[in-house]
Amino acid sequence: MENYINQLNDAQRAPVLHKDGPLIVIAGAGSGKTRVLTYRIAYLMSKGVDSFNILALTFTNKAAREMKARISAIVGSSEAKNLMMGTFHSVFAKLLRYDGDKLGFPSNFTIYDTQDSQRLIASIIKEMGLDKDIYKYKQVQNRISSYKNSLITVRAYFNDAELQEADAMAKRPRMGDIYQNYVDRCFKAGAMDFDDLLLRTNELLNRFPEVLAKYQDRFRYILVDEYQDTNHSQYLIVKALSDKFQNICVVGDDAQSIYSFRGANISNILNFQKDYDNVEMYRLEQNYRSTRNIVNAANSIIAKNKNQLEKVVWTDNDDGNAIKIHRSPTDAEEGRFVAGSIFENRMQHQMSNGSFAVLYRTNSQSRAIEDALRKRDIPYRIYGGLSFYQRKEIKDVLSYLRLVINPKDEEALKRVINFPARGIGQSTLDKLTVAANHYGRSIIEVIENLDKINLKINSGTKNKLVDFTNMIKSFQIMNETTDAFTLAEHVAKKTGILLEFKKDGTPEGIARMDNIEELLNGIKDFVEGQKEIDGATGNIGEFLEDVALATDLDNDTGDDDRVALMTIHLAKGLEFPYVYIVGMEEDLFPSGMSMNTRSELEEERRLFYVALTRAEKQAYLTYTQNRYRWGKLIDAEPSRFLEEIDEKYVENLTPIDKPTYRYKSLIDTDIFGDVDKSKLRQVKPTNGIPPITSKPSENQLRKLRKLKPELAQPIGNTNTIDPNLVEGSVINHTRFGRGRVVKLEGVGNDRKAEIQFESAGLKKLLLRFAKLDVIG
DNA sequence: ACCATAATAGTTTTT
DNA sequence: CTATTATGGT
Repeated sequence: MENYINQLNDAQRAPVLHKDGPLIVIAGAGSGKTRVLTYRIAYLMSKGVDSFNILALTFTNKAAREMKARISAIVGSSEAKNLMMGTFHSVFAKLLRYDGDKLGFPSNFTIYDTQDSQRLIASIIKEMGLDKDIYKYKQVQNRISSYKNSLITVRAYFNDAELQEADAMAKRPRMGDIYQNYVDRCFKAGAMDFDDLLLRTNELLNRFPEVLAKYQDRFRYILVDEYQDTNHSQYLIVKALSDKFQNICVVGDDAQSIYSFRGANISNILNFQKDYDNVEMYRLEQNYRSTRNIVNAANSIIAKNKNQLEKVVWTDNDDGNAIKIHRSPTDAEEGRFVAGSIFENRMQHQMSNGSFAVLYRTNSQSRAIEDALRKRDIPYRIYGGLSFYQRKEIKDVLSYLRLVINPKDEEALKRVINFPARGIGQSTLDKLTVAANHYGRSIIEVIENLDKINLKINSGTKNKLVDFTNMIKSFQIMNETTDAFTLAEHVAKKTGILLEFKKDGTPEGIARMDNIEELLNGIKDFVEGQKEIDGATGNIGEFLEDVALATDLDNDTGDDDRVALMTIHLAKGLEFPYVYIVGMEEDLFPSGMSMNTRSELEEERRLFYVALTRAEKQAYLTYTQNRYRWGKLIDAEPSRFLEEIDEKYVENLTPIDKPTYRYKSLIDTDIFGDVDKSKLRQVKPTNGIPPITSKPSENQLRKLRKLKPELAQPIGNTNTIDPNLVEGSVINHTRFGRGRVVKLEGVGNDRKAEIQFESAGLKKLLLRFAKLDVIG
């Protein structure tokens, strides 16, 4: 152990050797925080702390796996066996399988993914007879997720007049009822969504002091990585569990906080010292990862942010090359440049494919890059986006397996009850759903009691329903004696899914069959792997648990040598010798959705900081003049971030076009220039609920342009309405001169002012066009 | 109940 | 442009 400790620098060693009591480690990018966490855990164990008493919460399961392996190498694998380590979601899912029964959940509860949640919400909205254009299921799901992450239960929602008002103002007065129904339906289905895994853990710890005491006593040492990205719900769990022993160690970097859209609350890390007594703070400021050029360039960017902790990241590494900036005419050529550059660097510097990463802001940007890499025969791997487990055919097979484990799983049932087609249609399903809601039961229970209820379903259909449940039951019986692979293979054949795609015969059908094949192979590997783990059975339930919470990154074996393509968000915590950050354009990065307020823009800037600090040797920034978006070629402007890097560290491969673009102002107004109160409230650190914005969609605008072209001017051509403009304001108009506002009326693009001008008389002006200044 | 074709809405970021 | 949904005919 001493050997390992000696490998650390002074700054790293201090938090590793810190004994009991709370500590916070502010760790700059590339400063070795994973090492600190790893060695701290190993050190604790070498000092006699039982691994059973340690809880480490990491950002990905892969990180947890790797850390655990390194700890095992230091202290021995049997010592490290009982370490509880993983993401918040996977750790607390485990906990809820043990103790969730106290909340009425079976230990075999299903974990609904986002798609499941959205489908359920869509059907609830339909059942309630609400207008789906107003209650958009994705937005509703998003909002419910925000509530849960802020620990606003249904009851709390109905006690909060302000929240209800906000939803009513957004023309969604039934939000609360949808929320209520959604929670009920999940409960009846024995299902939890991602947010429930945290919310229900909180509920469990709050309502059952003996459970809290049990886990407080178990987790005497708690370590949290990426603390800047914890949300309120996670914060409270950590707070509760660490309350007794206060041996809490959090590690993070406020400059890398990039998940506020998911409820992450940066004040968790900023306020840590107030939350616990006698907090020791440590700083890791030496960067070991990147060249001095990259470190300094990154510093020059993040310095533009107002809200941050003081810290100086520095490095002893070589200067390295300048950051290279490249402009292309279109996104296809951007891809070509990246592929060509990777090709050259690979040759010139003898680098492997795995030394390169292409990072982008949105998943849809991957396509152009892929095309270019394929043409050059450069192997690549895309992370994120539509993951393997979300593909239709895979989800279908998994849905059957989910039903085996939990037949009440409504979303799984609805997916496969008529796939492959067996004559059970929408109207039958509707009848079953109505009955299920009426009796407060799951659909499968209704089917099992069909003879006791009078449901106007004809006997032929009834038989088909019974056949279906019998098939599921036969799988359940089989599951008691076989492993996951044997069962899954049987299910894929017996249900006719494989046949369905086989007889399809199209290339698409063949691809789907291959995917199912791949899934089965994956299950086989899983079963083999589980045999080595003590206590694991290789049962399908364990596989499903893994699948529900695994990310693309987690499944990366890294044994084939490929260029990595991923979003910047996914790249957090990773490093590559060569990094290409593509799409450095206004409206894309920073995202057009995130440049309305200062705090949004600052988060985009942190995102850029994260992207740049992934690079060890060389960073490229590329942008285009035109880019395909929705099948249309649109003009693009260079990102403001390009200008923000100190030019000392930059080399322009394609000089020189100074942007003439005037950046959108940062006033907190919505698209129509109205001051959006809910948005202002977001600034308050206690409230993680994002504002409701009702921007017209591209399509609504398209439609509007046809009907009333004068109302659908592009945003850039509209005036921002000065929030100081009220009735009684004195204004100066470019043409009519001084005047006083007599009356304001209309909303949005219709907003008009009646103005009494000193010389020009009374005029009614559309504020969208009026060129005036408020002067008093 | 099912299939084919037409319309239409949608792109931030994720556990 | 593409994925999802609406429609209309069998």
